[in-house]
Amino acid sequence: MARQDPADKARSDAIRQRILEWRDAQEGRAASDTRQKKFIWDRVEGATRVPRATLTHDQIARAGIEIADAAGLDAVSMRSLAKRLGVATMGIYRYVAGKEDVFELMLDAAYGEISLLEEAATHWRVTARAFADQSRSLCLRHPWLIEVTARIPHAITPNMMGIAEHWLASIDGLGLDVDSMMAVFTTVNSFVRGATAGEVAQREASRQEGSRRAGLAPDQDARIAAAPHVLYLMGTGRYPTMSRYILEGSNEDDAQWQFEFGLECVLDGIAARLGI
Amino acid sequence: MARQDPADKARSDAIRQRILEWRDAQEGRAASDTRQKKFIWDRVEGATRVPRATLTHDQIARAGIEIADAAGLDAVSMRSLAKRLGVATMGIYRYVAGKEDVFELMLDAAYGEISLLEEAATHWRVTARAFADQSRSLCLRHPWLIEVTARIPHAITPNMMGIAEHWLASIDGLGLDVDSMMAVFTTVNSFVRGATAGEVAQREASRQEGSRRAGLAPDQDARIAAAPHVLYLMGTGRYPTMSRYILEGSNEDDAQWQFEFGLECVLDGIAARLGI
DNA sequence: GCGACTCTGCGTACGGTGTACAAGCGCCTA
DNA sequence: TAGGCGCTTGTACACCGTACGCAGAGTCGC
Repeated sequence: MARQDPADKARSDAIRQRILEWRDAQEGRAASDTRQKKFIWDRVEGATRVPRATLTHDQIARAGIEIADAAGLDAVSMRSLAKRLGVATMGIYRYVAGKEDVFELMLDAAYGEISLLEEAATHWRVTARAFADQSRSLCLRHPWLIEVTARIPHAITPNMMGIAEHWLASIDGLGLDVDSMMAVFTTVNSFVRGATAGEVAQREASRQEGSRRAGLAPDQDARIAAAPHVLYLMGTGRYPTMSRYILEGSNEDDAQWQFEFGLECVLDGIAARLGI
Repeated sequence: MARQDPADKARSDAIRQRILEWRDAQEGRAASDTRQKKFIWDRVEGATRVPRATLTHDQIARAGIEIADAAGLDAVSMRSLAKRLGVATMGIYRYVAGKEDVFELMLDAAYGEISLLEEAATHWRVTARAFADQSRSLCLRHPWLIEVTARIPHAITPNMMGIAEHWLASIDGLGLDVDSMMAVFTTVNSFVRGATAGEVAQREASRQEGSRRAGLAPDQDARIAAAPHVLYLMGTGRYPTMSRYILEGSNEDDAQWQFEFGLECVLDGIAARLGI
């Protein structure tokens, strides 16, 4: 995306050539495999004529996202999906090989909401922070993203790959070897993923208890109210430090503050260790 | 656990008292709620007579873990669980309120495998690293942990709480306020969780492709072989930096190295920012 | 023009899931 | 020994993912 000089392009082409060769070799070897299952992304871009396309992959993804946003990931069934799309249940299987493909389409469409900063000149920390913030707000907007990522093993879609590529390109040219570059990306990504997963879990838990808590006096300790399911454990008196935090903590918006604190720590550590 | 002087104990008791009051108030208010579902841990410790206990919560947890280890989390059904325990399907419901409780029991039992360093005098980084390493190896030993954590919202069990308490206690006395202490814990925990999730996902993906890859020449590029599902995307030539990493990277054991690199960065950043 | 043939869309069916419900068995107490 | 009660169990229901076979439309060869 960024640099485009001929030398880089030549090397890029060479890399692509090697990968294509490797893929062909693998596919030739896998020809004996009876299933020969094509990847969903091959099918999406294949554009196999589609003489009377009553459905598009984007429609499927969007419908799935709407259902999941409204009623949770478990509510996304092939039947509910088909009903929302106005199609017969099995009609969806013309476009996807199974439910996993639906999840993958949803994942990709969701990550498509992230907008990449196009300026290649910005400092890597800016790109990193932008990525982290967008990633977090995306997962808070679509809480099911965490679960779907854990559910399907090869959760790598074109849009996610594009984000990773953009990210990597933004720390390219700082004099790091590719392993270090990837380590930087993985480190930040891991933190963001874990932090967001924790935050989503906490939100879901308190949301689930919300109905029970309805009409509670608003001056109640928000910190306790946010975690009612740990009350029993706290009542045992075995976790004094934890209890102290719950009762004595003062931050209003824990999650946001903790996220930013952690992110800065991570970026500080990376910058110091690699001298960038 | 560590400090036991009377002043702390008094304060701890006061905190406990406040929490108990809060809980009672909440339960009184929730009495109108029809369900009045008790938490599983209340039931575990309640020891409600159990006149002829043919089953224990530990047995249920253990059976679930064995099934999940052998055949994945999806293979853990109430029927398969009951078959392995030699009980009727519905017999399990005498001990748990639903499948979520089973997952929670499994989670707690798994985290029970983590052994806490009892010396309170060790440096907090030692405790942090021990926690991180044990947490990671635990999740690699039981890959379903990631998914089960994402699946149930209130994934907080006594053993997990005990680990957190131990962790927090290890950074107590360094002059940090409770909010900072919790932020430190959350930051490290988030990184570990995210990194482990990514590693598990990668392993699962390559394991799934394993059968197809059987009999492959061992000198093939291990980095490509480990991620065959991204080959199509790489072949598009849209991800030059990513491709470069795949083909030019040199680290033998990426995951381990990346984990340690990231962890050190995180700990460095925390230490620098808080001056500990 | 027209039959044959391929491909799309759809309804049904099967084996699985979690769990509500009521009946039966066995132990404990009186 | 009889009564009662609680644990255990089998059945049943609604739902899930998806394999399979059938109806219809569009396209090509003769």
